[in-house]
Amino acid sequence: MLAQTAIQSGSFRQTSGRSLRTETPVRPHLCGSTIELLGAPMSFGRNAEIYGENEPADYLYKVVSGTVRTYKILSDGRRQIGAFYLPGDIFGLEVEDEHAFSAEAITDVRVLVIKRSAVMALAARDHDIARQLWTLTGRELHRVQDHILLLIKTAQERVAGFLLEMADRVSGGNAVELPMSRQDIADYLGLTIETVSRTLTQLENAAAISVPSSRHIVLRNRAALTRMNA
Amino acid sequence: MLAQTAIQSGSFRQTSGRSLRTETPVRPHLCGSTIELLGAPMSFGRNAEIYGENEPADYLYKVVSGTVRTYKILSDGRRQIGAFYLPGDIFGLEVEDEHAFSAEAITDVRVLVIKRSAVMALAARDHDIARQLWTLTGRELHRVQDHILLLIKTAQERVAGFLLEMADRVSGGNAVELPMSRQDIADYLGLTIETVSRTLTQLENAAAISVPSSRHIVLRNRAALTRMNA
DNA sequence: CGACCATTTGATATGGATCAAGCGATGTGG
DNA sequence: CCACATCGCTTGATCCATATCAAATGGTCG
Repeated sequence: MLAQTAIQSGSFRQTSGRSLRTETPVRPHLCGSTIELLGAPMSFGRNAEIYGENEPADYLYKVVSGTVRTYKILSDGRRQIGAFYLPGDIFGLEVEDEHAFSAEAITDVRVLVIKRSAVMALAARDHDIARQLWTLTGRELHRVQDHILLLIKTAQERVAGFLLEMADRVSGGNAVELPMSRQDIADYLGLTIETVSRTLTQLENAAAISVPSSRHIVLRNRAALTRMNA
Repeated sequence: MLAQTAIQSGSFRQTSGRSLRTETPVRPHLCGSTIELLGAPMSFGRNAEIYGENEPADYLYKVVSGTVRTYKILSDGRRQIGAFYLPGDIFGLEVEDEHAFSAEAITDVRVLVIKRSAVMALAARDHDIARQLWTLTGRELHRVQDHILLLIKTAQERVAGFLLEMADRVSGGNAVELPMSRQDIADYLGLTIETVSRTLTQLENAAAISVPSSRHIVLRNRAALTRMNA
């Protein structure tokens, strides 16, 4: 049998009070700018569910602050995390009418909630919007394809790859502030917490990283990490 | 270290003579009908490369007969098969400008080759076409997401899941004619040939399937297979 | 301070990989 | 038509990476 995931039974308080204060305009990514205008700001507390698997996908979301995880639970309790979404990322966009994964706030999270029907209406008239939707789905596809490649690698390769990915995305140079727990990382990488922890220790001993505190990791030797990323 | 994939060194003759004979009209799936009109029939011999990873994605393809695999090779030679494409399936459709995977004919294959620029031009004027492209990408995304779930399961679950999937797709009732080798299956499931072979034997001993010949498998107990699919 | 998590570390078990034969099929040349 | 290579697959023996089980450590909050 494989990893039995302990679903954290944290506080599931949902501070869903739709705050009315104006959001600071987020840099107009390739995605967005127009789409964002449709968004209503909303907040979720740590571990709050944003939507569940198989629920109607009436909304999509853009992360303003905080981190979101999407995941599926297998019948026997194993959890697979599909992705982590950081500020600027869009999630919950579906082509079909239901969400394929569940989504939860990892930290306190602020998002823009965007009505799908509104976007679709826009897309029906504006080709550029339609193109953006397709591009977003395509980008997601690429991400998932890369994730598959991760899952056939050794533990060391997975962890090294994960750190490099996170370093690129949070762009704090070589210092990475991890918003997610070891359990989250493990469920993303298809490993156990123990293996993730041990692998980090190995990488530290190999002088590839340092771990001043468990959520704070410094890449000391990117070349080495890249090399073992295979 | 993980599985070292022996890339079969088969005959790579490429019977790419663009046959001019009219194709029998394929049932107008959700995808296609209009798109297909743009297609030029083309054939590839067993193991012929259809396109390579990172090549410009100037064409997409619809399988008329035979089976296609897409794959990536990791630096150390490990191969991951991304998907198998059967008659009726469309592959090689990219949102970006390059192919993310390589594609090869598993058997002798006939495809319709469709110029991407032509489809894009159509899509620019016809919303329905644009919608179809998006839908195709979305469907592919779902497929890859399911593939991820496969990869975190036990060998038995992976093989059972694979058999059920194939049975659904080739729709020969409970009799499945596998077009691909054990190595292909292994590289799709993230296992070794030996493990795939042993697992099939187990399933046979458990009376879940029978294997009259190595490429021909009969599902004897779908319920059992579904149950162990987790 | 003490309870509670999250994380690390240690000891052991095990599923699947690896290494190595054996076994049919299929095909080829004598 | 048969001996014999070749290829794809199966089976067996052993090994090892990662899971599992268990305990210690450390940070956080009341």
